[in-house]
Amino acid sequence: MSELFKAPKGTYDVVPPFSALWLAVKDALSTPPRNSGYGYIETPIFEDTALFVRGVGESTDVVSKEMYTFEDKSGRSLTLKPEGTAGVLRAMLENRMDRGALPAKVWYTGPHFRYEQPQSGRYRQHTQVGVETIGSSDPALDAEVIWMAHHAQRNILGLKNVRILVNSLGCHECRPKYREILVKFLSSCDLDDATRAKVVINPLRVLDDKRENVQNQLVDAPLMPDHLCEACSEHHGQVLSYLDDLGVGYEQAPRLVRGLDYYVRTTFECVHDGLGAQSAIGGGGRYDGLIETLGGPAIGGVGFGLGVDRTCLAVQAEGITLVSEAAAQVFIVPVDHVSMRAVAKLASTLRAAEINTDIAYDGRSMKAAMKSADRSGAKFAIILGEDELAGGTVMVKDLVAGSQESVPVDSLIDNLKAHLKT
RNA sequence: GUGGGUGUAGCUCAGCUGGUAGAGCACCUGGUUGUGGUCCAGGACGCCGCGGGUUCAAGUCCCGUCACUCACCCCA
Repeated sequence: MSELFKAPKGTYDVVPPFSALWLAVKDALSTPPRNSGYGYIETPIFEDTALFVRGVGESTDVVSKEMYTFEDKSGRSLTLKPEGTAGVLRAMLENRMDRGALPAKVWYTGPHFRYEQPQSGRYRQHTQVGVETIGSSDPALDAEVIWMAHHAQRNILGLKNVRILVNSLGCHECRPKYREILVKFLSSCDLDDATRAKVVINPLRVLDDKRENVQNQLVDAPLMPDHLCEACSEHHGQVLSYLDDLGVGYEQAPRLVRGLDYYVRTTFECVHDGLGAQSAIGGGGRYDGLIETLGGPAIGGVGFGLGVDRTCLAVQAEGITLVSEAAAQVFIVPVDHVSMRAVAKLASTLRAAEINTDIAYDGRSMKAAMKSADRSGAKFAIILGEDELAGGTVMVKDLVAGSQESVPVDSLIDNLKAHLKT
């Protein structure tokens, strides 16, 4: 016997019963966009490497050290998508969605890939539900995006320990000026080499360093919200008041910075307090300017990415059980091997009638088959043997009550549907 | 990429100071005629992560390696 294969490092399989939670979470996270005028979009799992280099930004860790890049047989450089926005915007532009009714709003779900050191809640392949919108700089849209995340997590999934952190990163006008002030401040701090390098590449990111000795030095650091230009300040204020109107509880987080370079103005992150270090279960923001960078018109956009994997962990951490359908509603038990053929046929009939039906296989004893029926979670067992075949009936047993009755095959579907409704 | 922890049956774990493996749960089969959930009795399942070393002898000690895990970093 040869050795078993394992899933590649940092990846895992979504298998029952966990997969039921997985599907429920994906469904919950995509419900608000589906109810808010967002169309579904699906883009390739890989793109030209240059798209991410230009879109996400060369200075980001994501691009500089975490991409799965490879050459195909013709020598093209391709990359497994490390994040969702660049690919979706590329598709929206390529399909001329920027020329139609604006804003154009889409939602998507799928896997993303980053070469990282695996950790709880951090994988090399992870799945997101995301939205992207292009063609509006209305602060109401920023708020709508944040509300959707909030509503899915808080109200649909019932998560309690989620906080929404909001910040404004300024624009191409005011951020460079602030950046200079910040660099000046940081250069007076005592930092290690890696952090010094970060000061040069992206000083803003030093602000959300978690280490205590770093944070202690940053107590008096200048913060972006205090240096916003008038337009940004106005925009930010409006976003916050929309959020108030929508009943979205949020915390202002002046040190919140995200690792993707394209964010401008509104930035937010949804953090869950029961997950350890990898606590961000979602995040997003505005990316005015990115569309131009990708060759499109000078229009703005906002979006989010919500982590399916981490949201599942959050749901589990809070001990929430999402209602999920039992694997089977009805389980058919053959009394002997002769009746197995009738069982298989009856199962197909019930399944075609949208009744979730399972059966016992391998000619096992009736006792074993009943045990399987019990474990399947089905409400009813149908017993089918010689007597029933002769009489054109089946025995329907209520597995909860323990009672059973003989039902004519002709009225079986109606009978089951009536009982399953309650 | 940098540090710490762990690695024994499908799962959760026990195995003291070295003497060639155990429990609970789960699984399968029975407890005579066509009936589950409880109970009882049996059964199957382990190259003790992998490789090397020390030793008469290693799951148990040492080294390496891989995987998992936690934290930094990064982010979903």
